Amino acid sequence: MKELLRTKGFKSTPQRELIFDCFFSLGKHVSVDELYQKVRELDPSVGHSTVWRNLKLICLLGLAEEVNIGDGITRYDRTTPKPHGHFFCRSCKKLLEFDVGSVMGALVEAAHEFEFEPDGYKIEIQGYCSDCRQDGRTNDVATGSANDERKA
Amino acid sequence: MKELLRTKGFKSTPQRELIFDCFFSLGKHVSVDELYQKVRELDPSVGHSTVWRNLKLICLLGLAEEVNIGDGITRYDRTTPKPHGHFFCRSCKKLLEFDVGSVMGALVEAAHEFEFEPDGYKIEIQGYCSDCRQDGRTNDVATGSANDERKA
DNA sequence: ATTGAAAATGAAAGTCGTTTTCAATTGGCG
DNA sequence: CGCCAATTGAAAACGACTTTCATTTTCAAT
Ligand SMILES: [Mn+2]
Ligand SMILES: [Mn+2]
Ligand SMILES: [Zn+2]
Ligand SMILES: [Zn+2]
Repeated sequence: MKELLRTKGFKSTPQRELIFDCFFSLGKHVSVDELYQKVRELDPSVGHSTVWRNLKLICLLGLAEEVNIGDGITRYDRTTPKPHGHFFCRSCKKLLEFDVGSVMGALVEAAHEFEFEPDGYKIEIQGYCSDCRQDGRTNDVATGSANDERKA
Repeated sequence: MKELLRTKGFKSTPQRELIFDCFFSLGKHVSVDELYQKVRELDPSVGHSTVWRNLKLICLLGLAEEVNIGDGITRYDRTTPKPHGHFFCRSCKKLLEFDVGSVMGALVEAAHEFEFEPDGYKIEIQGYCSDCRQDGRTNDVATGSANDERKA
């Protein structure tokens, strides 16, 4: 890791090493605050902005990418050899991954038709997972007022 | 439109009618502020929160859905009969639409395997459009410091 | 047409994740 | 070592989104 940083012209610091380690030891789809908490378990002196900046650096190095599921919280997903898709459950907010090998061909072709040079894919399926469906947690048609956003 | 609102239990107001009209007269992928500006051209007394609330209502009625391309600005896209995908150019921020009929089968199947009940699809391909590629606007590997985010 | 309850509006304030600022510290090279 | 740019951390700034609340308006029932 030190090597990768140095070859790219970045310095190695204790905080940086710790943040990188924690990021890769945590699961997928980590938010700044989740990583911040984890880091502070091991070194409470590390600042929030340092975690944020190094998460950005991890992305810059191509080791992770931002994931936006629309809840206002940016999460960071370790880059995988092959692109993968996400199931996002509207009820329990779970984020499951699935293989997208079967659709990549068509997507690459679509990009080619538009003379678009793709370098990233975001494939997300929203809905309800089996757990939540069994508990009867599916949304219903609108009936209230426009002010009633509290059901989201 | 008045009818649709009433059958769903919402009241019809001049502001609401105006906002709905403006939304559908504007192009796709409209942000709150873009719509707000358009509305204020015709009635400068309409408030920001009213535009926001009615945009939410439009979504609630199933006439549009939120689009999040990761720049922190929520945009609203008119619901189309068939789902469509987006090409997002990292350089000029253009958002182009493309047909996803050729991938829906595989996605539905993937969802089925996970016992996931899909009710929305988000398919986005990031990269560079032909215009920007001709102008040599493609990103390069990281070389600066972690603080240098100003290139984004 | 009148009326009253519920919904909608608009200005302002609040929320909250993200990003910047800046002074102090530190890493890495000579 | 000694320098200088990179990095750090606390705090403030930012900005889109959301809520609050007093006032106004709609609309269904008189
Ligand atoms: Mn993932
Ligand atoms: Mn669209
Ligand atoms: Zn669920
Ligand atoms: Zn472009």
